Amino acid sequence: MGIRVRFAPSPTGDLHIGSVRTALYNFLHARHEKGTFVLRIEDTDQKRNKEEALKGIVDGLQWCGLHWDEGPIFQSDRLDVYSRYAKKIEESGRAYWRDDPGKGRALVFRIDREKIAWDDLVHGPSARDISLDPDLVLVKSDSFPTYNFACVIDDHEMNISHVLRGDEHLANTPKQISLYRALGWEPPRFGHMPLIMDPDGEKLSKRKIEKYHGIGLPVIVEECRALGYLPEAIVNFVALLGWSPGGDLELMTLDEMIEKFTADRIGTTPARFLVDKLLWMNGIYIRKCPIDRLVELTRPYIESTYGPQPVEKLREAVRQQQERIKRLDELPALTKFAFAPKIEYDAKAVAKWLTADGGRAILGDLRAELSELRAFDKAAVESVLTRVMEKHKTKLGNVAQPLRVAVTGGTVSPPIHDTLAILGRETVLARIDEALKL
RNA sequence: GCCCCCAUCGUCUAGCGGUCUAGGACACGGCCCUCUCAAGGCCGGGACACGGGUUCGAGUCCCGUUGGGGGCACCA
Repeated sequence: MGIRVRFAPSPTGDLHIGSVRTALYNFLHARHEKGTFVLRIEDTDQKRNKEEALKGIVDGLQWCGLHWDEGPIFQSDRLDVYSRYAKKIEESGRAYWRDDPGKGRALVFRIDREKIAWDDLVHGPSARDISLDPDLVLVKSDSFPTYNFACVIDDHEMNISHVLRGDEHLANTPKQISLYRALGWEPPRFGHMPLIMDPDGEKLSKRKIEKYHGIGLPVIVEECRALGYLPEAIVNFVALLGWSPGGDLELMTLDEMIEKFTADRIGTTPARFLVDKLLWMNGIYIRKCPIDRLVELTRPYIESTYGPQPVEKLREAVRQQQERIKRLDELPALTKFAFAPKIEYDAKAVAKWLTADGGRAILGDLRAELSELRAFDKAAVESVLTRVMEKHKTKLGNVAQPLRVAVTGGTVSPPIHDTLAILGRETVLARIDEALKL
């Protein structure tokens, strides 16, 4: 029988990068072992649950390609199960009711007063003495189970064999093991992985989202998507934050990660999440992306800025920019010359390439030759550039740049023949005329 | 305060006692390519926190110090 693992988020907020990694490692572990990946929603905090959060989690996981085999199972649907076990533990004498003047009556578990040991999948042999720890609340005064209670019941009932979770749970584990013992159950194997840190070296925090935003650090999956990161880049990058297949291998598909993943290769050192390498990796995946898919992915960015576009033109624009962008949201700015009806001329560019050093003369010659071209294609355009270049006894750059400035307004664009091709003869000539008047 | 975790280039990491004058990637600098910007190629600077052990031999094992992080809820 295969192993069973779970990802068990609480629907209290957005799916962030740390959760993605937890989900990913559990997913990889399940797939590597040909086991089952369960999605369980830990919605036992009535006050903090948020309606939209669930959708964000579900959509985010699917966008990342982390598909689950069972679930989502909601703990709020299983309250009768928890109360049955609560009664059982109470009857066994291991739990007692405690009154709190403010909060009300809660069922409390007498933890083992001893040192609890377990073999951690990441840290190896581990132990912690909980004899001085406070007892564990199982049932809150609103009659909902606590995390530590519901988690143990569910992991057992769902036959979860391996639990990979963050180091923040390290203190819970011995108490949970104590609960397993009281119920006469075999605990699953636990593995605790180090937290993901922000650039300041602190745990990623919802409270610092504004700050992260300022430095271009996407911590929410939805934000990653909006900024134009590809899921394969996010997943690949996040996988490497705390795990390595060994050796020099870094760029991996999900399938390759599944093949290579073992929990004992999860590191013990907290990793900082800096955006540089993610950006680079996203560029890699953008360049790898088949053009048809890339067109569909980028269409919203362009059309929300410039309105509906013919697919051929869209495709050509994307083709031209594919190796130049690191994020899809860079596209509108880079393709402005192609899609905006009106361009603005950059004063510095005009001064350098048009006003000075006979740029106008060159541009005039180009205009004359281009207007007489029968076929406005790459070969024809290049022959024009060459002729003008030779006539003026200069370098190609001194011909291409004035032309580039004239038709795009600036000094940066795809290769000049591509730039002209996407604009078409009419626009090119009109813009040259406009530039000649500057 | 108490408990716990962690410690290799700026960052992500490889390294599981000798093959380490410590490898790769990102970032950075230089060069090449070149009509601009990218992409790509080549080269370069850059790390085993510190102190004790153990051992013939330590980045690798043990202890301590320092530093960083996490946890101490009727949150998960």
